Amino acid sequence: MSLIRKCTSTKPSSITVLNLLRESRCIKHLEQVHTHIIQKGYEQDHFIINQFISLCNVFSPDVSYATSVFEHVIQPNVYVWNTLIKGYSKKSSLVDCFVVLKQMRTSVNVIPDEFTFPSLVKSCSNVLALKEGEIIHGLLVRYGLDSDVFVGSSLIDLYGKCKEIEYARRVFDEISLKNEVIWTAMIVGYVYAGDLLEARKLFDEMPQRNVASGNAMIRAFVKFGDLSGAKKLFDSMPDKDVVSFTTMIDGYAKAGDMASARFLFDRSSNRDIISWSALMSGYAQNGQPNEAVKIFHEMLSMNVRPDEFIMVSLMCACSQLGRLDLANWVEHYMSQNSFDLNQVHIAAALVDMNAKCGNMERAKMLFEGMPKRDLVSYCSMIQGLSIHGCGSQAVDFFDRMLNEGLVPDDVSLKIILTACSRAELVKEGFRIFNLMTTKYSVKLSPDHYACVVDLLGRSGKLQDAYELIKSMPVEPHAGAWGALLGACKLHCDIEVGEEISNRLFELEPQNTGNYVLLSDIYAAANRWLDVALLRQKMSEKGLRKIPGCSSWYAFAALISFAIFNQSEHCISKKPRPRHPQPVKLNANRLVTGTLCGFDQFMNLVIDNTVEVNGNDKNEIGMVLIRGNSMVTIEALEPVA
DNA sequence: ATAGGGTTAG
Repeated sequence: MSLIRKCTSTKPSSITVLNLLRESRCIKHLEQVHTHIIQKGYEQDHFIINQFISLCNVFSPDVSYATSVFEHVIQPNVYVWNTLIKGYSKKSSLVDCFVVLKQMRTSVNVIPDEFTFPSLVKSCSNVLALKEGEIIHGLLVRYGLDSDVFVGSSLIDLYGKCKEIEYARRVFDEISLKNEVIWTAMIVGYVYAGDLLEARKLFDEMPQRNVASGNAMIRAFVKFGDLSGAKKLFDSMPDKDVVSFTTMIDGYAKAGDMASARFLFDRSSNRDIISWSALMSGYAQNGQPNEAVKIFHEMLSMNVRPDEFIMVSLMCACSQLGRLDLANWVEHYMSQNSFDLNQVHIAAALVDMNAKCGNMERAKMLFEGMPKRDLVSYCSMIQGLSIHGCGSQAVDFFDRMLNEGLVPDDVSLKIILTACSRAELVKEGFRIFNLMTTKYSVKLSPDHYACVVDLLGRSGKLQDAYELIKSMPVEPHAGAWGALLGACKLHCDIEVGEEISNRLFELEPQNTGNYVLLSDIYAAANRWLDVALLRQKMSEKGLRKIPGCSSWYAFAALISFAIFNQSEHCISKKPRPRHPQPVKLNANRLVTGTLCGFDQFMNLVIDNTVEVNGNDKNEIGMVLIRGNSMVTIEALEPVA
């Protein structure tokens, strides 16, 4: 820490101060050098002050320190001004930047030069401030600086990001001596404008390419879904850097091709945090949460420090796994490693993770503590409440969301309809459905209709559901019919059930689940002949009933729950009576409705009062894991 | 004499 003592063996001079500055690695060091500068009277030395402010821009979180030092300079030269402005561009608001620029322009003996503006234009482009950018462009023309390559590339970038491709092109054409950066910025501009052809044309016309231009073009191919074009270019590039690899990995991940993403990741010689992040988010977003967690551990074992992107991906994976133990560990890890839990993305992911892993109390607390609640966080809460059987609370949150002025989208509608249907809140479901179609004009998809069919079906309004499905303005998919068939099973309606089954057998002939549902309906009505006929039909088509194919941890949870309670019964071993009894309780709804406690629930299962079928086990398992953190699943091997 | 700037990745 004691920087001064280390370097003061030589005679104090400006060289010494510069050496001290060169050795500085943090604010603390700068403060020490600062006292030195004051003591030795270098406060008016432009060269030294410029270096000093430059380092403030690196180490200081805001512009306050740089500004206070700057204000002691009586006649700052253009270098010092430029460096100060760079700091403001990086760490302050656009308004403040303009204030400083104005001060610079009105001070005597200083004229802004080509170094003054690029960083300012960049901070405009960061926030898509087109108007402010145009003001600066005007100044650039007035000062005669608009044909400078540095100025030009920043302007092209700004106009490109703001989708003003014509302006960008005009700047591009005006620059007589174009370098690779100018070309690359223009290519990226066309990509923003959605014009892959023009981007490609420019790339082919470029007299000289470098890694960045190649990377930009890979990115363009990826963005327009041309993975093979991207790979071809990638393979042809003579110099590939981390960005090249990462862009390609990210491209594969976004296209859902995790095998190729992983292959490239393993082959890439130098990886950085973004390569890891691309891979992890790929696994998390393509429904492979276990792989994402594995990657995280691999990363830690290689001493790579995770950043907030990595943590968000990890939380996303955790949400899918519903593992409260992991969720708690992640939260603890983040607070131990001084992550800012109030950062929007982290806060949103935390709410989602806690909600989906069963800690609704924590989720609520985090949710209320958020500085701003957006659609996504509301959806996390609503979905969490829905999963845990708090349907009416979910509806309350939805209404609160609307009252806050947030405009619901198709995803939020799907979530709230599912919540209503689970909790049999038919009236509420329809109120929201109608509101969405009239007031908010949400675009309805077959999924939404499937939700409403499910809503009607579960509450016993089979005919209404049937009518709706027949009058849908969009083509109903198998999910909608399936929901209705499920409702037929629930309410033992043979007539409608048969009709729908036949439709489903045509729509998805390979789905044995539909046969099983119809078979269950016949069985419940003691129509064993029909059951037999159906079985025959299945085997004729070469279909076999696949017994409960839940994921292993659902089973593991059930078993470990039994072990935990020192119960000798293990429901997976307990035979259910072959002879059908009237359906008493539906396990899935019992659990999602949390009509009883877990102990009670297990007793009901063991007494066979509750029917547990293959699909239910999965959800029951999840709920058990969430409901009782003492049930650990890691101790168990996967159940085949 | 010196010093300050732009493009590509999650």
